[in-house]
Amino acid sequence: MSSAKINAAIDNLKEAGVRITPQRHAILEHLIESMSHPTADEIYKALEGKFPNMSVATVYNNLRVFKEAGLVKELTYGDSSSRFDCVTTDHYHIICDSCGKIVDFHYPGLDEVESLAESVTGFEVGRHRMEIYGICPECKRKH
Amino acid sequence: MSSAKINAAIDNLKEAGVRITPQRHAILEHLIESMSHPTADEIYKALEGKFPNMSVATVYNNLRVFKEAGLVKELTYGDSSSRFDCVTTDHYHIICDSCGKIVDFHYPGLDEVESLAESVTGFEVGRHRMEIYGICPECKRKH
DNA sequence: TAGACTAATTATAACGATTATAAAGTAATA
DNA sequence: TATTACTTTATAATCGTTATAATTAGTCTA
Repeated sequence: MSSAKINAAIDNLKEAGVRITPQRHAILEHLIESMSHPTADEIYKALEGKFPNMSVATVYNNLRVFKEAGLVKELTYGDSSSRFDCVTTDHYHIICDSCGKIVDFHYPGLDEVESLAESVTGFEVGRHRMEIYGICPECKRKH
Repeated sequence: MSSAKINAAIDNLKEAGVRITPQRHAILEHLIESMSHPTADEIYKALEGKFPNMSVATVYNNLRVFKEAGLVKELTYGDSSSRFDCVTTDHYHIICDSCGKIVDFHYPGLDEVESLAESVTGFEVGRHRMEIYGICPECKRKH
C-alpha cells in the first residue's frame, strides 16, 4: 500500500518542522504513486487538474524542501530537465538511450571503488553516482 | 609533449572529414593543454584574446563536432553548465563538493555491474557513468 | 477569538546555458 | 574562375529554473 509510504514520508516531514500543505501532499503523493521519475514540469501538469492555480515555483520549491529533508533525490542527466526520484531503498538506474525510460536495479554497492578513489586522490569521499545506459527490451524489439 | 596529442587529434578529425579551422585548432589545443575540464564559457573566455570576434556558438558547435568524432566527452553535473573532457584513456572523476574541482582517477572498470544490470533488466547495455563526490585535500585543510 | 507573526503560494519577471537562424566569410572542387 | 558546401559570426529565441514581491494561509499567544 503506497498510502503507508506517504504517511511515513509526511511524518518524516512533520518531524523536520515542515508544514504539510495540500500542494505538498499532492506532490509527494504523485511522486510516490506514479512509480516513475517525473520532471518538475510533469508533476506540475499532472496536478493542474486538482490545483489549477498552482505555480511552477511551488513545485520547484517543494521539491527542494523534500530534497533537503532527504526524501527525494534529484537526477540530473545531460539534456533537458532534472528528474526526481523518491528515496526508498538504495538503487541505481539504467536508462534507455532510445526512449529515455528509467528502470531501477539493485547492486550491492561500490564501496571498493570509493575507498580506492579515496586513497589515490586524498579526497574524503562522501558518495557516488552511477548509471548505466543502454537499449530497453521494448526498443530492441521495435528496432 | 601535448603537441603530439594535438596532432593525433587533428589527424583523427581530418580522417573523419572535418575541416581544421583556426578556431577548431585553438579549442582543441586549449582542451588538451589546459588539463582541466572547462565549460564552454571558460573556453570562450580563454580564447577571446586570440579570437576577439569568435562567437560562443562557435565554441558550442565545435564541441559538438568533437563529441561526435569521439574526441571529447561532455560531463553533465547537476547545476550550471556542462564541462568538457578530452577522451584520452578511460578514467573516472572525483569531484569536490566544496570547490568543484574535478580530479581523474583510474579503476579497472565495472563490467560486472553492467552484466548484472543487463541480466536483471533485459536492457542491452552500452555504457555507464560513475562519479564520486567528496571533499578535496585542500578544502579539508581549510575547513 | 483577535491580532501578530511566520511561512507558503502565486504570478510574474529575470537569469543563464544552450540552440536556432540568417547573413557573411572561407575553403574546396570542378 | 564559378560553384558549392562548410564555418563563423551576430543575434534572437528557447527552455529550465530561480528570484521577487504581493497575497494568502497557518500558527501562536494574549
